[in-house]
Amino acid sequence: MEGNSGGTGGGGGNDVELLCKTLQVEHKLFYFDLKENPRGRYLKISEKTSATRSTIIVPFDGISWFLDLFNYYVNSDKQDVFSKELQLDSKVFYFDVGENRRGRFLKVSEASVSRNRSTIIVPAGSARDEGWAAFRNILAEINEASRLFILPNQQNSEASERLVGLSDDVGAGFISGHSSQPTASDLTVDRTIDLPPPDEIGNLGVSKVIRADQKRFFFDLGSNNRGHFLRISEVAGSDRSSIILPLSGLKQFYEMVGHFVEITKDRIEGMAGANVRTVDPPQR
DNA sequence: GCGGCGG
Repeated sequence: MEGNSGGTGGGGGNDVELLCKTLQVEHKLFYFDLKENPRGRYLKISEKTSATRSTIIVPFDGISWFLDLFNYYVNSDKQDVFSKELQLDSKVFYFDVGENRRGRFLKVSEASVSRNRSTIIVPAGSARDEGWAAFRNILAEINEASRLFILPNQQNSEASERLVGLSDDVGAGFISGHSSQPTASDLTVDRTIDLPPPDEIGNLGVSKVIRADQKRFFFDLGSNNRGHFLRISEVAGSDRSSIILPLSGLKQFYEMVGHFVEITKDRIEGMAGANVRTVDPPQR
């Protein structure tokens, strides 16, 4: 969404969008785009006002840290919030609370060696920091939804079993803020927020199963550093073998299957629905 | 229909 400047190198214009969300806080629009390219995944967060746009790029593993930090700013009393720094890969993100006659705000700025520093400013909102809370909720949704995508080193799992607790054990750490008061342990406490129902989940069609004769075939939507794919696994007993179908080839695959359905129609219709049926994906 | 930031 929100059309990328178009094709110029390094702008991420060709990156695959996994998930997009928008949030309006007061008169600002925030765009959250979970994206992927051959180097990995990242969350692009853009702040757009009528005249300006600025963007920060959060590495995938940093999303849960952002979630923790926003929880910290939402849940702390205003007199005891401190600035925070978050180091991720080669970037440092600075979190600072400010206040002016428009109200309180959280300034999140990204400093990296290569690019200029870029900053987004999130209004706290009028009451109960609801601007920050809404921002936090979006981060939580993205953090949840991103579990639906299979990661590269999850070779032989049924997606819905293993996709829990992925991004909690990131290798990043906090640097204590300017005032160096609270540390990471403060921030990992408040996990018990009431989240809005993650609406995407379950609608993405990941992890479907069909049964044919004695065999089961699992269809799992996945993703690795090469891009998106559909994994079709044949499971019989404890054996599994899979084919990995890049999404770019899915239409051809579909048409090819359709071709064979067409030329074998007589025989298929002869046993229509008898022992080929779709079933619901395994729970949890 | 706001406005912060940093240069």
